[in-house]
Amino acid sequence: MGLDRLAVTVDVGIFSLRANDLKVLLIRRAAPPYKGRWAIPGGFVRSDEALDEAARRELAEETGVHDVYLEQLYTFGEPRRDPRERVITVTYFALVPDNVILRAGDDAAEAAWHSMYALPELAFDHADILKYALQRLRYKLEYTIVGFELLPNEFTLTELQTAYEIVLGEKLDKRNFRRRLLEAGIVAETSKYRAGSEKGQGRPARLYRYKKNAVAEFKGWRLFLPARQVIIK
Amino acid sequence: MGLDRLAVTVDVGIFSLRANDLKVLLIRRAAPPYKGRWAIPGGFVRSDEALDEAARRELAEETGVHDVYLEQLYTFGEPRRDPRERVITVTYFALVPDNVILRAGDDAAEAAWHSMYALPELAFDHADILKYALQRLRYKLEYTIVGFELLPNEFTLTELQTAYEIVLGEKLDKRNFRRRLLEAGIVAETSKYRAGSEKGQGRPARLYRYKKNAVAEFKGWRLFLPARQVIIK
DNA sequence: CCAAAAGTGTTGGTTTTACACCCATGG
DNA sequence: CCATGGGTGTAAAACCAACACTTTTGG
Repeated sequence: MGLDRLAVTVDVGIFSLRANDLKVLLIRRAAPPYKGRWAIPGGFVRSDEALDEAARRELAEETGVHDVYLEQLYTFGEPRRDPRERVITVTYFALVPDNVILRAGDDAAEAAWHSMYALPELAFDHADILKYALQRLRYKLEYTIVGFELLPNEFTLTELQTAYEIVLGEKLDKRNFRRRLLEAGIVAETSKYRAGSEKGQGRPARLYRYKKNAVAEFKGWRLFLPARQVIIK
Repeated sequence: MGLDRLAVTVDVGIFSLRANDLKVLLIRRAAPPYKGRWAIPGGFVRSDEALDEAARRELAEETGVHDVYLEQLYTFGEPRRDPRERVITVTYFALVPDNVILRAGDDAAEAAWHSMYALPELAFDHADILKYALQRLRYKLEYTIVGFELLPNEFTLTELQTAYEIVLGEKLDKRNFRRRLLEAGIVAETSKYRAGSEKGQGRPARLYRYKKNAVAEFKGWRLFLPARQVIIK
């Protein structure tokens, strides 16, 4: 049957909130093509491995983490996207909290967090992939609870709001944000507080965690965002 | 480089509104595995062919049409989804108007429109693929104008509303539907009318066409649907 | 003149937005 | 006691959902 077998890879955009910025994990390519350029982690899909497994493997190789949010994005397969040969790539995006640290590169590759808002020139079509990933992430933030995946188990509401603002690239109203969040019933307060939130004093903030397996009933789609223009077609 | 090359296919869910029902195009398999079962059209991706091109080729082979709505859905790659060998499939969905007729099967395969709401047992994981496609189609209907892709160039507002109702599986309010559609500015009236809409008499309905390249400014996401429950996580 | 389908506005309820001050703590 | 960030309510506007009758045509 299979006349033409093709090389199939997975590439993973790994996002994290660090230093009040949305970061993405990049690896500097040690070999041609695009030697020296930055790229997102990826590798070949093994013949006995599910696509998600391959993506998790790539993720674990770079970060050591296993149980994080991972979602398939899109499959790119332009015949010339890799100058060497035809390669089809199934792309994913992952969200990791900021306490995850990078593993020393197995293959001696340099890996680093880069601001999503100031990317260097990337190898292959990886800039397109990340652009698409950011769009999807923003979109999901509006009507799902993926936002929690970027934070540790317990967080203050201000931290959560800041996370949203960094990813969405816009300011949100504190009172409206909190009201909707609480009305949606997807966070539970703990009895703990965190003092002096970062660099100094101030009233300690209550810590919350999100209710796993919570079923929230929303009245509409837009959870946290004001209305916006939608370009049709 | 490429240690493991894999077989890569595209499979296309082709939807059409016919006989007041949402139909999907199925082909009866002439060879094992799943010989005699119905399946959606698909085939191997050629080594010099973009994924979209492969999907369009499959679509054209069955229907003869070229310029229709086509969108990538998801990539399925469980190692055992095809009992013969590892096959990764990039899936698409397409929308064709009801004036498209099936081409006589080149490879003598039987092809027919089936109700999406009364599917036979399907080969491989094609039932999952179609379920996913329907979900995506419904979702897109709510906040984009894909609905027009199911209708000919000129249509009455009742026809458009009926199309929405069939795909969404629920009744919509005539006055609200029309108001929103007109306020969104995405259809233009023509000076033509269509008499006796189907089976008899009645006041002739004005024909509309949709404004290609229209940019519509929506106030929110939900274009035509009432609020609904969203299950989180 | 009857049957069939097209076409058309209003109201009440809900949701969304905008907006400013007091509170608790550490230094 | 002051600087810092946490926490809280309300009112106006926009939006959405529900609902019934008149118009035009063909037979």
